[in-house]
Amino acid sequence: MRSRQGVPEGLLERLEKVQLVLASRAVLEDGFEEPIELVAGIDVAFRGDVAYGACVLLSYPDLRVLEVSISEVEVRLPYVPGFLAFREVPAMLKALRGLGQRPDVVLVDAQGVAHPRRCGEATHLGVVAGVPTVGVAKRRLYGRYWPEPKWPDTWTLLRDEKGPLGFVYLSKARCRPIIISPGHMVSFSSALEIVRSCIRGHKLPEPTRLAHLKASEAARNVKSGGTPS
DNA sequence: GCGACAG
DNA sequence: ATCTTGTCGC
Repeated sequence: MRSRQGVPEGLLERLEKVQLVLASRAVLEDGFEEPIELVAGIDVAFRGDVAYGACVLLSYPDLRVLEVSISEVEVRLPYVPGFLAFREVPAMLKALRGLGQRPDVVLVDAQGVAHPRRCGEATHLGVVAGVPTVGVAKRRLYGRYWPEPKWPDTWTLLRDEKGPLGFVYLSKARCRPIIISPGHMVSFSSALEIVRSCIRGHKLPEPTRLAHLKASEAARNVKSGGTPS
């Protein structure tokens, strides 16, 4: 029996319960080392059924690349909206463990608490790894907001009937806004300020932007099938 | 039944 | 996410 994209019947219901437990353990107050000196960006790319995680460590606030850690893991579940973490977190944990130093905060290419059960991938990773995280997504998954931020470096609060979820932030002119939300051990205001201070002329903050490039590069340069030049 | 739907 | 070339603009 299959409920969605080859996911065994009943599994999603069990995973929802796991998310509720993780969400209950998430801390939405600043718990990171201050001043912040090390920031990391993390993302995952795919090639068939293999996930390539990339974690880039940078100095803060100057944002110099200090380390790059790449991981390779077999994918277990397909992508199902609302359950992305169960598909990507294994690769992220492995890449994070590959760093020689512990980042003070990690920017994740996904949602933090801006999730139906307040447990987006950034929150999930933060609680499981016990590390401060912030979610930085290119698109909205959950929540409503108004109005649409129109000027660069302006934002609108993202929320639902229960309360605040994050911010819809316009990081660059002529671009779609990005969705910023606390993951774990980071307050709403700090999540916004940390991401704002990591913007360097691009739509995405440097940590996440570089992690995306490194993950894609890793997935593309596989010895058995990488395109030679 | 018709959208919405992180990566 | 991934499949993919060129092209317009700063």
